[in-house]
Amino acid sequence: MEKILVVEDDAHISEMLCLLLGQSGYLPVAAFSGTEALLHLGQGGFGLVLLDLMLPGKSGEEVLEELRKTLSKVPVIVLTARVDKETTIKLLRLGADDYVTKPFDNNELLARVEARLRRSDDERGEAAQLTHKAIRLDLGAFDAFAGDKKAGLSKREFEILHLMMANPNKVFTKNNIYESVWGGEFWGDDNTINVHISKLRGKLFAISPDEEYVQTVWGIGFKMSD
Amino acid sequence: MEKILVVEDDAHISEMLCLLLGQSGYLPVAAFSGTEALLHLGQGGFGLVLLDLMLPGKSGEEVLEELRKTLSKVPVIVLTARVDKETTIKLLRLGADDYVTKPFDNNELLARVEARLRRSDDERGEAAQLTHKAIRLDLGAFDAFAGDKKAGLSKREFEILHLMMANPNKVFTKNNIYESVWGGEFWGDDNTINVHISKLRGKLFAISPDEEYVQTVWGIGFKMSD
DNA sequence: AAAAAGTTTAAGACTTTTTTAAGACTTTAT
DNA sequence: ATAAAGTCTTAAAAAAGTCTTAAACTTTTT
Repeated sequence: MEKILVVEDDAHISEMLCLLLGQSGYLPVAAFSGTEALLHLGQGGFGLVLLDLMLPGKSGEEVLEELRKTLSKVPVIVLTARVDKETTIKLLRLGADDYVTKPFDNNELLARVEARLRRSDDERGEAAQLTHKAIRLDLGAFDAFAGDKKAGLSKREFEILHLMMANPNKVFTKNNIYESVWGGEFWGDDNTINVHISKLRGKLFAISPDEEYVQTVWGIGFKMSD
Repeated sequence: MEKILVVEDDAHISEMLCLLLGQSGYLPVAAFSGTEALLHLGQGGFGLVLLDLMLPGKSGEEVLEELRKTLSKVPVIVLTARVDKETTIKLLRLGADDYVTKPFDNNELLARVEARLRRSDDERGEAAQLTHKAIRLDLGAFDAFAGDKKAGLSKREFEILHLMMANPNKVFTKNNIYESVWGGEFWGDDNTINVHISKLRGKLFAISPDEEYVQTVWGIGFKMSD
């Protein structure tokens, strides 16, 4: 699910935007100031940014400028009340990908969000990657790598690792894993997950023998090793 | 020097645009109808397209649609007199990158052209050569070659291969393939894609027997072999 | 030391993919 | 409009790969 950063200081508008995006299947994250936005952006993982121009802390222009300085290519759609051409030109030159003038039409905003996301998917070539210690999970290739060595994960193994790497600090119970990966009620006395974890460990060991990646938390479940 | 295709039937506006672009260091190429535009686009080599919507021959929408069907990623900026939201949404969904309403301001147009070109430079990294190992995909001939041996692909086979070669690192699910090549909802338990993949493999094998090109990723889909 | 929890192995069940072939459909040429 | 040629879809059986189960083994907790 695509994460979208919503940078907007007006709580009412922010809420409305998050609701709209949430209903459309995106994962909105709200930031209420320019500085907060940059903190979030530092974490990475966003597919798109909706950026208001008038912000406390740092202006939208400054946020955009700093973001582009870090060479981040995340698409940015600017929300603006100003409509003069100079502002537009400046924004485009700074690296905005599009802009929407307030008050905006929800459908138009959504269409622009979709167009931008679709296009950046296409252009990225390969999908986003999650990394943990020496392993890199390639979401486009559906596999894990250590350097250039491929683990050759099966679908379930990949999904289990993906789940755990998305939240490396969380301990996942078998119940958690079963419901996320298999998608149904957990039957309890099932050894299936243990077997998959075992095979997953084997494949990770094969490409990166000096680290332990999947840690067991006795009586509770599994997590990524610290 | 960047080639820009100017698709505009009004000779006066076309000339003005070409002059403006020429003065800014681009190489404008004028097309005066939709069909002419598609002929030029078939040759490739354009860094950007300025596309008027009201055209003789084929409408701008049709041109855009056909262009995107061939998976071309060339940025398109639409020139339009219409400003209603529905048109906007449709254009963005069809894959336009931006639009400018007529009458437009020269500076704004230039800024948008620059923004778009700069961005696609960044993202392209290097010019997309549609070759993979020993096979070369000829987008004009709608066929694949190994050396001088022709595969004789059918339209669907060509489109599947084109899709996968455009992103050789990505795994394509059957859903991906169906929606890109057939262009509709995927019905699920359909064997059609498997059969096409099988035939495609057969034809690639016939012209280049020593390599495997289409790899299956179990439980997920297909990708170009590493 | 016993019980509980986790790990590993290997075999068979199960699912997905490949291939083949026949008929439906589409396009092209006459 | 019709015939011919080529392409696409469907169905079914074979092949390949993955998942689950069960049982034996190891580690941790009480």
